[in-house]
Amino acid sequence: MATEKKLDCVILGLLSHEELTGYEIKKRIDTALKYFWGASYGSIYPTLGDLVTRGLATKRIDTKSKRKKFIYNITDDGRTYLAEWLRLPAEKDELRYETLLKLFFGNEAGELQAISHIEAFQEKIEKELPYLLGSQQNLEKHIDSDKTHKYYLLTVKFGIQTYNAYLKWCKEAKKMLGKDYE
Amino acid sequence: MATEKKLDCVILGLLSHEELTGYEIKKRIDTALKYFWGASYGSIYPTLGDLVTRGLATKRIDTKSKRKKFIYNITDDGRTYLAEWLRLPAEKDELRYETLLKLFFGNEAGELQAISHIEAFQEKIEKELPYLLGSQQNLEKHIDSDKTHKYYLLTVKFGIQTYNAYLKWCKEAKKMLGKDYE
DNA sequence: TTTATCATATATCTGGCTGATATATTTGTC
DNA sequence: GACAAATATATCAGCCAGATATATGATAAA
Repeated sequence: MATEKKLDCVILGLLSHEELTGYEIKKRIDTALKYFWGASYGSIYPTLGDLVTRGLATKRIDTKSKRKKFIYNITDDGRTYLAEWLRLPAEKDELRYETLLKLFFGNEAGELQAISHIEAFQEKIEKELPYLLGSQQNLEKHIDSDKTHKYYLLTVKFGIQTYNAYLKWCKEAKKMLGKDYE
Repeated sequence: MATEKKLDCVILGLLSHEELTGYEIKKRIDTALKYFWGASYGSIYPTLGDLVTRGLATKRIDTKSKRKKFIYNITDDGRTYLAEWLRLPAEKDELRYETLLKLFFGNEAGELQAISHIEAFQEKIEKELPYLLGSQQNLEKHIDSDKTHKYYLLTVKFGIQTYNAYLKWCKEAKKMLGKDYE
């Protein structure tokens, strides 16, 4: 069997509760899924075409908007395909952290460089964490209005839990590299 | 500029403290880097050829072994290239967790299925954590014998910290999905 | 008002990388 | 002696990111 294509399912998943354009799909992925999945236009548009060809989605031109715009909907076959995938166990759970790679080879570059990589990483996490906390608050407030909120909250809490672990590690790591002060 | 090729640097990093064959490089990646990076033979062998062409590594046939075997070494230019990359800030720090994807769309599939995805994830983490703890012990014991150990330990501690956060989240998540018992 | 900038919107291409597959030899085990 | 597992290299299809191209509507500043 060929490599399973995950983006098919991501798009169908997003289409399963609202019709969307390719552009909107990209935005959803870049906001809601940002912390655990990604996708580029270079894969979204061809995949959308593919889904239509296979009868898992439909494409229609938006007439209300002045702008050239194609709206995609999920079909019944699409829902079946999505449900099948959701039932299957997850295959790919992986991390790809260049920061850790540079740290692993850190002896070649010295302590100061290692510390600066850790600090850049820490800054990025500290900057992103507030958004996750905001999402959490928001979702908890409206948890009863929509059943999907509970599942979104689950993934947000994953992000918060891991980000806090990252920050804890940053402190520990800097200490190990001799940066005890501050 | 084209997409920067990270595997170049991973291989050079590994070659920077010992000569290796392609097969051994794959093993190093699958053990030491496993928790934050990956690579397949399908990219390792072509990349090795590339590194030789560009003068960043050398290739020689192993005469001692009975088996057909090519040993690779880093060159001075290779060390310069590696040092340059290590100096640059990390670009790609990302997570790709299919488990979270399936959870995000969990409303389509129901609570029981969501719980079973979480439990499968938890099992995998619980199975892997002891190896990380073992590595930590080992590295801490011999921390003074080799300068590189400190940097390896840093990445192992990252794994331990995040894995513990994952387990904490698993419990929280199952509770949220109504699995209070046990 | 006009000009610049940003957000919206679709599409394609290069090249990197995974996972699968193929092939062959050596070592260890029953 | 037979079989399985580990060693070892190599290639290919297909998925995907990042870059690039193109064009229009909305908004704000000059």
